[in-house]
Amino acid sequence: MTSRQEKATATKQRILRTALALFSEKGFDRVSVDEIVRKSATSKGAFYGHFTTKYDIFLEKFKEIDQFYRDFQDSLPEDLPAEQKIRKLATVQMAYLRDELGRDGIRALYAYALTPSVDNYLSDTERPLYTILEQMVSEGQAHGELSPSVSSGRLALLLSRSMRGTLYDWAIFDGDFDLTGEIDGWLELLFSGIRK
Amino acid sequence: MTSRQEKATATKQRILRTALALFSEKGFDRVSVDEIVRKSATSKGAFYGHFTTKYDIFLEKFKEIDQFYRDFQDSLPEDLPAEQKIRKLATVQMAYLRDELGRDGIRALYAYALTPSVDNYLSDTERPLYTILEQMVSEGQAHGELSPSVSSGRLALLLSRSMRGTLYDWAIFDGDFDLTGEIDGWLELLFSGIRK
DNA sequence: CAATTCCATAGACCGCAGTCTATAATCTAT
DNA sequence: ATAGATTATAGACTGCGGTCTATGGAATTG
Repeated sequence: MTSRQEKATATKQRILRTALALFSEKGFDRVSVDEIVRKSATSKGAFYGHFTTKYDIFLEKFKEIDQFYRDFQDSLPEDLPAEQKIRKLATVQMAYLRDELGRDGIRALYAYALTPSVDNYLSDTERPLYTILEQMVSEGQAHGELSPSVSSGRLALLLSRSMRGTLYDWAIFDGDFDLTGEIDGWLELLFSGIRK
Repeated sequence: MTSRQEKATATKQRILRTALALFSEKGFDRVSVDEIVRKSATSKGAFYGHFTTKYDIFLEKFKEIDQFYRDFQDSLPEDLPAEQKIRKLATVQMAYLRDELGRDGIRALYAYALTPSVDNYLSDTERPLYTILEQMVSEGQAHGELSPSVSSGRLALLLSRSMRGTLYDWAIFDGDFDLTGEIDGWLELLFSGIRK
């Protein structure tokens, strides 16, 4: 690595760290790029040389979640029924997002995903979340625990949609909203069905 | 009404009509307030005197949907099973939103609802959508068609969350996405449950 | 080592949503 | 009718995310 590259990555790290510190201190949309640039003693040019948007920085953090999913999968007992695996994944995920990103973070992320012509992370079906979910579902189907009426891929997608829906509601509803309780109650219904 | 008030409402109508025309022509976020103001021969002052935000204008249109829900309810045969009423409501709603607001419109609306400290329309549980859904659910429960394990209010909320989740996904996933098909397939699963 | 190319960074600049202030037209009170 | 209060509107202005251009110092080439 040449000295120029070294300086560049140092700059990038300084911006990243400053930005994440400010985000967690004041909340994503109460921090401006100008402030990040000022506090990290860099410039707009440097900022946008290293990151494509302000949200991009935020995604760096969000992507840690992928590692979290993988760790979670490894820690899970093999022989658990699929339903319990899925429900556990969902509640643990919600707790993680609540504590790591917070309502503001989720708001920012979900708003950014709605920006037209941005290939957003949420809809990337290559994410570990999808593959892990799909694996759990197809195991469950193979063992006769889960309905085989829809494909595992589709069911995984619908489960992830449930999570997005719940997180979205958490973001837009003020007041009390117990994220882990909501997703668990929700999955309970989805597993048993609401028809009597 | 004094002549001053008459002029004011005329201005408001001019802005509203101009804005809605531009939105449907170019899409919500390709129209600036400056352009609306220019094309309607008014001013920023007039605009923000009559509307609190650019999205506010958009809500005017969205609120027509309330009337749509009421009309729909009136047109529905009394004796239909609750499940069918709910599924019909969901598919008809999706078709309406798809055709009247479009992906761009939904994107704008859902992004706006995420703005902090805005009491957004989506989370207003007084909306006709909620009351109609709740009515259908409690009818279904009374007739022994639907599970009584959760209250009608809560089940109505969860059904509306399903709709939001589906609409959100429609907004963020590019490419083909059959909104009415998605919601119906989804409700099918929710009614019967995914456990085997 | 000199000449040339390259590229990370600085910061002026743009278009946007939304705010603030001044003003002119209308309304009210006497 | 006139003085004074009110208010709808015009448009300059702010703060924001993001773009564009210029530049100085490091890399490359001979």
